[in-house]
Amino acid sequence: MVDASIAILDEGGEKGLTFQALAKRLKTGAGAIYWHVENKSDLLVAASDAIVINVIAACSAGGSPADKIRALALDLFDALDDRPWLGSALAQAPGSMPTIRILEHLGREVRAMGVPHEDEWTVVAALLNYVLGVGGQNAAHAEMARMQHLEREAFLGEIALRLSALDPKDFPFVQSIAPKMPDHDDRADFLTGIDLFLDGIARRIAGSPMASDRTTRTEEP
Amino acid sequence: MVDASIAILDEGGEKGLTFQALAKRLKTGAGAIYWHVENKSDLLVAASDAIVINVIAACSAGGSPADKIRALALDLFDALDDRPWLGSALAQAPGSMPTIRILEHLGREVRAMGVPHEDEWTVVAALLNYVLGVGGQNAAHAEMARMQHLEREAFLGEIALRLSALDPKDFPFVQSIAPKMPDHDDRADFLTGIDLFLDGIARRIAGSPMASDRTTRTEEP
DNA sequence: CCATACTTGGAATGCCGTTCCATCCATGTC
DNA sequence: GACATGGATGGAACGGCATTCCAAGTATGG
Repeated sequence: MVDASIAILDEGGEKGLTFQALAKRLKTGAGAIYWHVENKSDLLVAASDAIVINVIAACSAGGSPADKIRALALDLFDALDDRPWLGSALAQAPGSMPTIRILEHLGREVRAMGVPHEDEWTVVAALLNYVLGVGGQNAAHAEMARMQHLEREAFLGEIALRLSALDPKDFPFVQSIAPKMPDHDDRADFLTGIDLFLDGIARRIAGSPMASDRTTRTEEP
Repeated sequence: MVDASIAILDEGGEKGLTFQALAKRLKTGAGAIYWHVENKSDLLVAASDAIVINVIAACSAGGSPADKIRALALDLFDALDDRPWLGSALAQAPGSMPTIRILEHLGREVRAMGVPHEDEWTVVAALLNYVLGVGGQNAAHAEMARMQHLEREAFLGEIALRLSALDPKDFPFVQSIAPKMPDHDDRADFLTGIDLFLDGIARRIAGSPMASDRTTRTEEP
């Protein structure tokens, strides 16, 4: 059943998975599915988990902790890129098993990097948020491109066009980078983001401890 | 009309905004709304844009570029924390005006930091992804808490409980940080993530250029 | 052979985004 | 001051969806 869901999601995107479609593929009724899953959300989580388990299991092993983080992040990126629905599923079900699995594996390596115990959570949470954020954005891009029946390149071209049309008075930066948009490499950009994080972490470990003396406003707005 | 949408979203969350609810509040018919907006997505974008414009306008000014990035990020965090629907709206409409505005203002400061032109896009994209990722996660948490009629603290407590129940064999890291979950500070964690980024950027500017000689697989999977 | 518990299939329900169209109203024209 | 015109309105109707409900089927153990 999870396999069937994944197949439907791969073929029709996240909008393609309906209980009726799944019922038809399984040659059963929509109601029967509710005997095995509680929710549609449950279904998504189960499908996501199946994928995430595979990604983590297949994750190439060796190297330093930082290398392992990079490897896991890239494998995740590739999975999210292959299956845009995964990104939105993970983004919408925080605290579910797939997310926990990722958290665990990132956490182990962060710990192995020698981050002080009191900072582990913050560092791992930041990494996880970044990974999920990119995944979500990727998913949204893919979904939007699908709705307009555009390939990735044409879609980025359209965005670049829209950006160029903005008033240079108000949007100097955006306009200046618009031309670079159509042929940038999402995967490389993603990796650079990870590297920035890892560098930041390394700097903290080498230098002063992480608890920033920077004033952090704590009033509840 | 945008104001009415925002009011409904604030009261009832993202699920609360329906065309019928909006029509009732505006004492009109559902169809009339379609004269002014193309889509429900359009409506969300318009509402998001109104908020984002205010956040950016009210953003406290002074300080170094890095300080300005921190200030904008924190103001955004507070806005996203106040209005969980904003996070999911921004996450689902990439390339729309609110996102572009954020991109622009982050970009200006990144440029002011002295990041080489060829690396600007990557750095800004990473920052944006992080901010949106956190926003999306926050939104998902809030939505999930709302559905279970739980306050934030009780909700985190439940999650901590679930994490503690995991097999320590398989999830040593997650289990070890579970007790810290209920009383961590999302806002401080978010800021630390931003700081990690900024440190990573500073390190690159000070040291070697950003284009990493690290091998980046580029095959399309 | 039957009783019980598990499982199934599909009809019915209620909600939602979206479309459609008859109607209204303000504005500019003669 | 009547009138045509086009922007705006309100609400009914449609199609699709998740979810619920229940009558019917099926296997299992006595």
